[in-house]
Amino acid sequence: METKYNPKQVEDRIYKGWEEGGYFRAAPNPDKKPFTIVIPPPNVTGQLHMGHALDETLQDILIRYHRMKGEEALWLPGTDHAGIATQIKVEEVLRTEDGKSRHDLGREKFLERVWEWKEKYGDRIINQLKKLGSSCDWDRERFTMDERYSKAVREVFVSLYEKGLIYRGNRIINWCPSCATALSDTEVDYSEQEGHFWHIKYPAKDSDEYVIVATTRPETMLGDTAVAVHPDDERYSHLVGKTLILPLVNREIPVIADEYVEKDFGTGAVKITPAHDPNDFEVGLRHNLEQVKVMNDDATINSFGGKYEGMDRYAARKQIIADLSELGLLVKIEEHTHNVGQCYRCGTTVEPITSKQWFVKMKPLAGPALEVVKNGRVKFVPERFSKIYTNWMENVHDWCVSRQLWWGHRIPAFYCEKCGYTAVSREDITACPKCGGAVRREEDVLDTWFSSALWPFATLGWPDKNEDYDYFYPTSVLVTGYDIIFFWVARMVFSGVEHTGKEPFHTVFIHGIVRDGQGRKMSKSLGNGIDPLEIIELYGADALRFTLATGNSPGNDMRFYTERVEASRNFANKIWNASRFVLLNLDDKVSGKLPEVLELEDKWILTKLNLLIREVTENLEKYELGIAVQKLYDFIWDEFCDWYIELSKPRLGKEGSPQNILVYVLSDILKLLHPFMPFITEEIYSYLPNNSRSIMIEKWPEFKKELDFPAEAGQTELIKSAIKAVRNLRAEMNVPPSKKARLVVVTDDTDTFTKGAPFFKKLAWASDVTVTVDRGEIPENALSLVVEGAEIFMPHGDLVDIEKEIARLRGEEARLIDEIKRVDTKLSNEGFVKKAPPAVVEQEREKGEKYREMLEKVRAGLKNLI
RNA sequence: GGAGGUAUAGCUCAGCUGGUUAGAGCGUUUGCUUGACGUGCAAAAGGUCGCAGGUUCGAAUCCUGCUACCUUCACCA
Repeated sequence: METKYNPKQVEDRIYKGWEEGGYFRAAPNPDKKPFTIVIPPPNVTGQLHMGHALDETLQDILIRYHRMKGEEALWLPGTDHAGIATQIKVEEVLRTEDGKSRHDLGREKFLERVWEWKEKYGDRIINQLKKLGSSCDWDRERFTMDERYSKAVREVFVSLYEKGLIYRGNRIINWCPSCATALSDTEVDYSEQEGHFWHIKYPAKDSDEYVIVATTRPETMLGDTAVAVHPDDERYSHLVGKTLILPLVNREIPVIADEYVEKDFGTGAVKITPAHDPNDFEVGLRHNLEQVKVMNDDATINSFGGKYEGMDRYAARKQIIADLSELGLLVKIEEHTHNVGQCYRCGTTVEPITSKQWFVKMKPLAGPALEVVKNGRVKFVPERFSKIYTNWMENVHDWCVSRQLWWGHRIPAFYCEKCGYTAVSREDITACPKCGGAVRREEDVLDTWFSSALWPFATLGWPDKNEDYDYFYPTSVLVTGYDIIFFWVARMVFSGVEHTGKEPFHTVFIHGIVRDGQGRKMSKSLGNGIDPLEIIELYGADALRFTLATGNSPGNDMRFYTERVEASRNFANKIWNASRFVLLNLDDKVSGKLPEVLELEDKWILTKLNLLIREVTENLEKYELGIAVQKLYDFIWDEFCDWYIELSKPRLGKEGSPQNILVYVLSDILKLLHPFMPFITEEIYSYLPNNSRSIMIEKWPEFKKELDFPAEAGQTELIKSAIKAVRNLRAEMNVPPSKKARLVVVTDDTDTFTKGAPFFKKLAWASDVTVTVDRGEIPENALSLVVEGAEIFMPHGDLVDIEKEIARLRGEEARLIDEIKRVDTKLSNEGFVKKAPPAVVEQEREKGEKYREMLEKVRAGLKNLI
């Protein structure tokens, strides 16, 4: 073994070994409990980013832990076809490479290109997941456009249609002019923008009167079909029912009264454009207003816009303002900040417009989906996210699921050209079932999220009855970020409940997002993204995983910076070297089994290990992975390396060598650490004697009662703190390590300190240690040290500064006096003594006693010097 | 406007169901070739736990209010 751990020489080889060993595979096994996670499928053409790295790391930790616990652990991987994202990407390539648009190619040819693209790049993200060490069952890799998966999508669509939960209607939707498709409400991001509030005069017909309306989108006035005022607004009541002349267009529009209008906002009069605003749309329905759509799909003005036809929406806006101004109808312009919706894929400002689309009726689906969370069949970790979920689900609107794209699941609706009947069918049809006429298939495809909502069961073979589905579904845990709760989690829940009658998972483990060192979101436009693959290249996958797991508390964002990865890398190196030490000190008698006779320090480390096993396990069960990994770090570095290895040194190579204990403890440590750092633990484990198995299929360590030695552990702690005190004394007195010194330990507990004597030599630079009860043996001219249970004297030559020693002891004295005061205040508080648990009171008393004793000794020491 | 989060050492963050002398990593200072590790060892400095109340024998921890920052949903045209 080299002195430095080199992940590059290890990781790929080990991963290959796991794959060849078939350790990732899961299969229904009635003797075992299933544990299932379905991966949140990354975009098939995507690239691994830090968000994935975190998500996959957390999943792999859980999967590896449960696998070692003896459960049948299935981590089902796959990718998402990601409709808009992928289509945009391929269109871009088409444009730059061939200078063509998708329309130049036509639907079929274009889809061929997308599939080619998918074949070419689909593996990329999968291989990147492997780099992380992900223990997915690759034999079960799924893709949302697989034939089998598509069958599930179609089944769901048809069945919802048959139940009346899917309908086609002309309603207001969010339209992205750039992607040229409808979007659902969740696919629109709102951001505050500086805009204007234009006040425009609408003259009344046959009168000098007029109404001033205020708008942020003047171009939509071309489609106005009314002006609305509040019914109680006296300023306008005489105008209600009158007719206005819509400027520029010269259309006659009525003044209507509707409660939707707020009297105190703007001018109290609202122009109503039913075809271009969701609220106006509703008003229009209530008042039977005409819908005049004035825009084309690319957000240019259409023929209803008169002279503005062909202009882009913003050009039209400018021109309209200019024209109104010229006509003297522009009353005033106010600065106004308002929320503007943008397409979550391309950032283009979306345009609300009426359009004929397919919708999922949400109310009937939301009820049961709320119920499974309310009754705890689906639990969120942390709990608070169930509120966010519930709130969304309670206010959910119908879901627009049709997209004007080519890449995706084509909607299985067929329109009869003859009788107009719409057939929605599981099988493709060529003739109208009603009249036999020719049918034309719907051009639109489904929202990507419509298909990914089926992921937990469609990947397991649903709707076909089969063993996998029966065994692994419902899945156990879903691991994902909070940013995707509405998009995906909520939709999986109602889909699962509706189609399988079961919740798709029992637990939703939510994590935050990974931010850059300054706390900013990582983004392409900022260029502040950190490439996980680069980190792996530089520091190793284990270091990356460890960094992501450390300090990760559920639901909270984390900052990523390379200093932390370096710390993780150093930790890996530490383990590597501790293992080297253990391995270099083995002889041929090593068995890895614990010996009959255990020394004090052996019992101490075994007790600590027991505790560690319990804590790591408990925290993993609670999804507190950050705490679990922190405990491991502390134990390995502080307890095992800095203390136990040091304590073991004097006995090595002799009779009673602790080699088997070292191997035993190391072996358990590696197992506990394996879910977090799979590569290095596997590599080291392979060097340990007497095991030929992969660590990933070893049994998870368990708390062993017979290895719990609280008394001995306490004794060792006493020795440890005495050693620390001596080191501290020496450092303060500037005694260099090269200068060994004799120690006299005066104590009633000679047993403990006699056992500790060799360690003082080794770890506190003692030349010789005398342990005695006899105060007569206290040497002249000695520095004195008071620790719990003992006084330690260190004879000094002339080198030590007496003044300094007096000052040090005075400091000690003051500290102890403070402590005693604190304890006394507590104990003299009647309420405390009466009401606090007796154990706590007793503890406080003991503390007081201990401090008093120590104080006495410190004072005696002082007296000696003065 | 609704809902939620965060505020602890110079920086980044732990601190679970109230009782430790409030912790870690990084950074800083000092010393060290101590039988694996300088990606290391030893020692240390550094905190009125955002502010103000309250509950309690006891609050960084629970409750209320305030302030600051951040999410998110809904939007007033």
